[in-house]
Amino acid sequence: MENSEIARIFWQIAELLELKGENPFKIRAYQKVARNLEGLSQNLEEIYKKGGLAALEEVPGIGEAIASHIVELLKTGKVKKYRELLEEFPPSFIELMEVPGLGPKTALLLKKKFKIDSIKKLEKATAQGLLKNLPGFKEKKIENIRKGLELKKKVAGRYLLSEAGEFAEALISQIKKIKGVDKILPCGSLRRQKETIGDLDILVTSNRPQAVLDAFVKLPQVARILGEGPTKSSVILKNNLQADLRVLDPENFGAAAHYFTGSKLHNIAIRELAIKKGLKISEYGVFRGKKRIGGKTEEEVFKAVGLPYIPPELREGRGEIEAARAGKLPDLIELQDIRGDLQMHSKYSDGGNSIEEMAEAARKLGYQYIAVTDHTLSTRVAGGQTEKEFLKELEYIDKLNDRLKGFRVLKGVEVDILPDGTLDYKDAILKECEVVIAAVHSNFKMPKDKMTRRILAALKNKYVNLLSHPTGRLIGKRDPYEVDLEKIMKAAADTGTYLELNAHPERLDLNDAHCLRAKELKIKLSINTDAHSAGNLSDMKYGVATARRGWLEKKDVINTYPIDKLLKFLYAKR
DNA sequence: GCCGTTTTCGGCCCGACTGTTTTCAGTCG
Repeated sequence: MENSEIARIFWQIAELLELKGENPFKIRAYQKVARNLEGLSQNLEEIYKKGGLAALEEVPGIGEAIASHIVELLKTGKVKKYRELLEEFPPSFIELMEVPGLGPKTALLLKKKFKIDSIKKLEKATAQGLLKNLPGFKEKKIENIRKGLELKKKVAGRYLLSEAGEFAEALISQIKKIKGVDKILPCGSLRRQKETIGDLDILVTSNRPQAVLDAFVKLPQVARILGEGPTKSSVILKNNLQADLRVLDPENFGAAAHYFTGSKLHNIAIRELAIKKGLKISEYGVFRGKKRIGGKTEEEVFKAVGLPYIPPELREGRGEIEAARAGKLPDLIELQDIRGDLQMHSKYSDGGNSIEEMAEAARKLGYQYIAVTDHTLSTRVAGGQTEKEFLKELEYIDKLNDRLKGFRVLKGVEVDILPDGTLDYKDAILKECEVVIAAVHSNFKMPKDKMTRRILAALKNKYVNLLSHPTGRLIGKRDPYEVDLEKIMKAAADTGTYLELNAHPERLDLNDAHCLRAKELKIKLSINTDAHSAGNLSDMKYGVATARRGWLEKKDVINTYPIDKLLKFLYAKR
């Protein structure tokens, strides 16, 4: 069972407990563990298999009660406590709380007075004007519920990091033009570079906050104003993305940036540390009693609680605070560390540019090498070549390299792993390549053990030095295929095969938690764009962002190595 | 329900905005 499935159950338990009016700290305990699980690098089921109950209780946020729920779930597929809660409140009722602005108190009231236990019934009741009979319900409140219902239908979940980044850039360029704007910084999950973004959180410092906020809500991109105050406004943009603008005094920049960047889990942990030191941290600074003792920079905030600066990508409450305290923060990889790109396609298969054009574009990015890795026969829809056609491509690359000075095009291939685990090209062909990337491109819906065996077989081939997009997911479009990734990773470690972090913004595969696990298992990765045109080579930044979220350092990523060292690593398996 | 560089019991981050209220509850991040 995946951690995310277990996390979802705990999220739901938390919501149900909220409806019951349970102790808020108990509710938070469930929320906290759910969040923790989403970022956990190891699979809980594995942890339990290996170390039993005791090992489960080692996981942060898991105590006696939650551990027993997990064991029950793993053994029987059910959790009694969860089922009992669900009997009281059906799933359709929980959905009510997904309506923006509608929380547990309101939901409960609606159920009590009008037996409303689904969004459909709520829509009907609003249309019939029933709600005005409720105590504390006047025109505006009813109007807000109506708008919330509309909004829920419209807002289609989360945007890809790449999309949200572009929206943010456009919005920021507008905000910059507003008079009185001092500093401006996109915060929230965008600054933490999460793979998907739910809303834009933008921080501005200014001495004239009201003027800035007034101008902000009048920007042409704004479709609707959700809330307006003297320090903060929330709007829905025309692209249906929510944007929150917070405007604070310039001297609060650091504290505000820290607060607004999150994550929530990280912020809570930092603020708890502050309390232990007799301090208080908020977006307005660091305080000892009423005296403000810092907050102009983020460094000051961390320093106040005795920590070095923690990069935003690490602020997920995944042990970064403990690591910081122990002086063991990773020295995160940076985009400039990348020296080449080991997966891309040319006109020889389904790419849009010639090999020479790809090389030229890569050189402009400051790279020293690329590997061209066109498709093999089975992916005929993607221009996959026969072995004979492929050998001609290799000949061409040799000739091209004679011409290129100070740059190297590596001979590569993205070879299909067929359903039975064999590869699409013979070893005699693979042997001619410097980079052999194995990948699954078909029969995604195999049973887990079969898919695992299929990939394991490919890893055993001594010419395969890289496994591409190991889970096959497309964010928001296709779930990862069923595979025992832990086994795959261990086999990668044993056989000396490297794993890919595919930098395509829709893939980001391996993901951040997988990267962390790979690092624990001492497996090296390669961050590749899988570019199908020269322009796609710039997707590398999304791969590096994910690697940073996965705590990876320069030395963990083979395409940061100079060419000689890289080749040694690539040939180590043969 | 979790957790411990004060604690195995008594804590648990901090503040903004809205709507309906005359001081606050609900929701959100």
